[in-house]
Amino acid sequence: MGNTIDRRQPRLEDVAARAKVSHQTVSRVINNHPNVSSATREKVEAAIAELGYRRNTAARSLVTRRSQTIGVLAAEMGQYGPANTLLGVQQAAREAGYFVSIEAIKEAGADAISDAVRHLTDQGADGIIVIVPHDGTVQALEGLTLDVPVILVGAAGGGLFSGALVDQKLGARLAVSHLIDLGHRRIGHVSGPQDWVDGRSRAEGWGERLREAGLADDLLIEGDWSAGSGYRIGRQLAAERTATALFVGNDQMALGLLRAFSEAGVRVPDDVSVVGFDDQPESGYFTPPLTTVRQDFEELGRRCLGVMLNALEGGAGAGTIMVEPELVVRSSTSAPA
Amino acid sequence: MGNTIDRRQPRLEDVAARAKVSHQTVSRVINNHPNVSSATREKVEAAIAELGYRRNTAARSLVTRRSQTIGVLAAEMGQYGPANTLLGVQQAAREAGYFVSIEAIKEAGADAISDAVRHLTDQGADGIIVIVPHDGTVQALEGLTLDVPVILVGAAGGGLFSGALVDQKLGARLAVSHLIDLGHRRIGHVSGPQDWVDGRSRAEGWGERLREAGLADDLLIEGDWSAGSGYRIGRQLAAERTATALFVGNDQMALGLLRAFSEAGVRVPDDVSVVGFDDQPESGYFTPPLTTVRQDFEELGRRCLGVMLNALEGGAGAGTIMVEPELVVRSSTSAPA
DNA sequence: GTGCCAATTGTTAGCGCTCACAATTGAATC
DNA sequence: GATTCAATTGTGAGCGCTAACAATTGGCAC
Repeated sequence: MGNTIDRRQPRLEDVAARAKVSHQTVSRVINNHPNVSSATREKVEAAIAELGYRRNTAARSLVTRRSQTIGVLAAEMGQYGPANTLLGVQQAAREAGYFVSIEAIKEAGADAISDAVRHLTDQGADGIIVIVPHDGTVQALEGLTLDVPVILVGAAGGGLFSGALVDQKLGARLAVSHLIDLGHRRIGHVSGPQDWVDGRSRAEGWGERLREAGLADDLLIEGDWSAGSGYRIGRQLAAERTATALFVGNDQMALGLLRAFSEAGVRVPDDVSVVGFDDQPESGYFTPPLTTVRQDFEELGRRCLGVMLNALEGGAGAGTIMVEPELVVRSSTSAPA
Repeated sequence: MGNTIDRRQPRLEDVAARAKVSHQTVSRVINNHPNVSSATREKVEAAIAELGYRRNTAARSLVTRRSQTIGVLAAEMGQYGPANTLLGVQQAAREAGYFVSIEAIKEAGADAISDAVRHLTDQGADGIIVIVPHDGTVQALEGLTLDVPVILVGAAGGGLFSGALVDQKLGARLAVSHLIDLGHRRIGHVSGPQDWVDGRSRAEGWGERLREAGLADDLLIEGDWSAGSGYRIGRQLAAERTATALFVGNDQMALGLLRAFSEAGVRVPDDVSVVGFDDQPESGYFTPPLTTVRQDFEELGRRCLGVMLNALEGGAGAGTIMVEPELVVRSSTSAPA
């Protein structure tokens, strides 16, 4: 009865009045403080429900100096990997009661990174997750003196930042081992850009494993992650025919390679075996279905948020967590002819 | 000089003291109010720079009741389309001085939607962009009585909400017209799920264009957007061989189809022509390179944010904007044998 | 009943900002 | 020089919440 209509959102005070307690008691109920009698708690909860009360985040943030927001900074956010990492982060964040705010950058330069980070801190982000797997990210971040935890995804934090990453070297070794087991002796690598952390780690893993097996590690061609670059390199490789097997830095380049080989009449896997990296949902339907190394990006994102929560609430340790990749064998690899 | 060190973040007051003006004047400078003399403005800006002052968003939000945050709710956020739409939204948002907060849902049920929307409004989002292209999204939203603008991406808002979408029907007609022009008379459609708005619109566009040309529209098979479903349908189609051309609901299903055809010895485009939809970056490297309909998701996202700003600042009109798709002809289509 | 302590509840202040309004300044007009 | 008015600057209050502290309550021992 009365003027129920015209007021906007109910506040703590309104709930308190309705439940005949003080606003502070209502606050305690909302925040699950101990030392509230169950009778009072019920009264308050009833009032909250009746009024449809929702806490005002801005007011809370103002006094607690916590926004319950995690900022995610990503380059290449439209790509499969980052997009799914973000997804994992978001899911885990939501479960933990955090919001996720995003910031995409086009070029991974130091300026772009510091601008984006500043934008995120302006919003009051309690922590920042950086998905910018380039060299230089760490340096760009170092010069920034942030007072919130920063977690690097897919890049080693150099001891300064926490990190979460898929073990790229292991993935590369898995791929190369598979090829060696099949009997290949001449195994090339179409790598990602060498100024990307992942590109370099995969190349390193490839080289290491090869040398362990006493094989030559001299056949490396650098691509740019795109299917187009894979295609161009594939044409070149089809003409040269030096390797019997190729470990390709990601599935997209592998697709381009497959296309070039198909055009050139090079049969996969009969003439050349190909292993990719990532295991995108489509990779099982390439022609032929691609043997590849699976990265679980969602899991990476979730674990990453775990590290963040730890830094935020547990307090202490930085440290880096690793997610293990997994070899998925399909039809693009076989024993050499 | 003296205790410069121990204080945390400088506030308006600190800047005011330093510039020897009132806090309100500083506020005016920050917010670009007119009626500040340029001398004062310079003094204040100098003080801001010296102190490294940054405005506290929470405090501002508390009093303005604006968070400068746009919430984006997306299903399938890890997919190419949504991820890139999100990217476009974020870029445009940033230019306009807004933050973007995300919320991903796994299942597009009414409960999941309303939970996610509530989470976003709890954060104080000034507006919400919904990228959930299922039937039922509009109804789920209708029952919610929100006091912020809502914009639906890829779904007609039914007059209640603003929308931003790619003209799916036009895209389908483009694809089918291309096939008809090539001389095909028996044109099938491998559609997306019919409870997805896009899936249905594409199927409708396909049917309409076919009937206009006096051709049969009875060859429709429903997939689920995945490459796997395209593969399964492709096997079936390869056995039946009823159509000389296929319009496929998206590029991923087309990939599966291509794979199935390749296995079954059906040549594309010699035996069957295939047109996809989306134009993902890889589609030009399928075997054969895929003729498809390009959707510019980033542009969609940007335009969508434009509509949002309009609703937020201009005030008035809802209305729906359309982005035009574009046919990209590659090698998976040719005249029938 | 009185005193004491713990459990529960209430009171006050203030987070950092913007709004509405009040006060001041300075130039232009008579 | 007094008056008027616009331009510029300052003052006070309060957004909705939580932290710190103060006050109240009830149970128990004596």
